[in-house]
Amino acid sequence: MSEDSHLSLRERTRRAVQAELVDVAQRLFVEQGYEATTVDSITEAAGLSKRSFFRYFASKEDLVMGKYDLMGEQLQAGLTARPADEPVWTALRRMFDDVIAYTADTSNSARMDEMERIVSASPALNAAYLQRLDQMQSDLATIVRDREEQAGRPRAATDPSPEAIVGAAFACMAAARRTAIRFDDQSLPDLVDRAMSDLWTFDR
Amino acid sequence: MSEDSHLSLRERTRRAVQAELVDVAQRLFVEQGYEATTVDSITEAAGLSKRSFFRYFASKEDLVMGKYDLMGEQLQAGLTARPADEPVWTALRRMFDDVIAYTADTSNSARMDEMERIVSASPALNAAYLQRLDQMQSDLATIVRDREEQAGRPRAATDPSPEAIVGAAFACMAAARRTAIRFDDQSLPDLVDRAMSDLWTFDR
DNA sequence: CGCGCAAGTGGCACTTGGTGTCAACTTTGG
DNA sequence: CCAAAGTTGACACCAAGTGCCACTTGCGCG
Repeated sequence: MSEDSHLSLRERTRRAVQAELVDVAQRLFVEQGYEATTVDSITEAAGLSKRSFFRYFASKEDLVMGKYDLMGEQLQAGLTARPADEPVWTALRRMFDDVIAYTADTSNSARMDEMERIVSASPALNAAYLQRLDQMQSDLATIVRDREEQAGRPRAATDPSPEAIVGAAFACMAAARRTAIRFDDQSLPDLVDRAMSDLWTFDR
Repeated sequence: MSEDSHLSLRERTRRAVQAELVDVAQRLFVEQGYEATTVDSITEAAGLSKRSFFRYFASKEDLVMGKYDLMGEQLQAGLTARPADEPVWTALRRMFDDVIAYTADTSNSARMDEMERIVSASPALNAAYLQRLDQMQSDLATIVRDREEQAGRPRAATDPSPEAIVGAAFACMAAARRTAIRFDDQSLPDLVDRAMSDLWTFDR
């Protein structure tokens, strides 16, 4: 996958340890749940001190949330890559393609599903997840603002619309994701399409 | 305001203590910030033991979030009260009227603003707040589903649209709120109107 | 090659949020 | 007035983090 042979030994071992910590922790979380798994038990299973654990992850939560930070960057890149003259709603829909494809990839999907179940089972993790989503939306809203200006429709700083449309897109995505989890015969891309197009059919 | 003379002495003193704890804590939070204020310092200032504090609030977070739970119930009541034949988007907009009016009330607004600043200054509180919002949306989505069925437009259980439209409305509200905080010459109701009507003017 | 520095590590004490327990006390209902 | 039920403080305890310090290890440099 990603080439890291050019990194120093220090950096490589650091990443390896980090990855293994995630691995070990995830296994324990699945076995006994997130809250019930202490940092001590993780460090014991991984063979390093608690003190060092907190040098790899700012918090126990952070160990789980790391992946979602990457997703945020991926979304930003995805939206920025869309052509400037594309309608905003379409661009937002296409922005989700990469992350949907990633979760559909059979090599990641099992692990991802596991993590997702862990997150939704723990209120603390869920809250942290929502916080990341909120941050992503805020970042994406400024990109939308730029796009609108580029397209000759400048938005005043006091215009809440860019944040609103991004939030609406995320609401569709979230609704689709929840439905995909509850009914596993439904395909996520179809549900996203459905949510994002049906939104405009509601009476006003 | 609310009559509580019919409650037992126990219940009345309980509420009084609870209210004073919120009061004392809020003062300390403003002075030194949320994280920097320990539960010990709150209990010391209020004159009761730490153990008792946790009999009044499940957590330090809970002390702050209590108000928002009430807001959730208010929103549910507000939406349920809207006529069944009213367009969904309009009903969602009107649902917000009560809570907007409450925050605009000069007797509450100062304290509310203070709390809001405390919440947005603390990542932990912010995450907890987002979690409540998420829960509210989930509850409201089922109400929307019922409304749609009542109006002769039954939605399949696999249709993500009700959650999506509620999420979109909340996104508008959130965008408006953020804008109202950043530019205090803008009125919240106007911003909500703007966000909720401009949403449909985006290209697709 | 080897030297010195920066980075990484473990151990330990400490703080803070939160829980379990229990004995003493207060409210309430009969 | 009395017994049951609820409330309280004190104390011990647990888990997540942090600060500190001595020690080791990878890395650049002469």
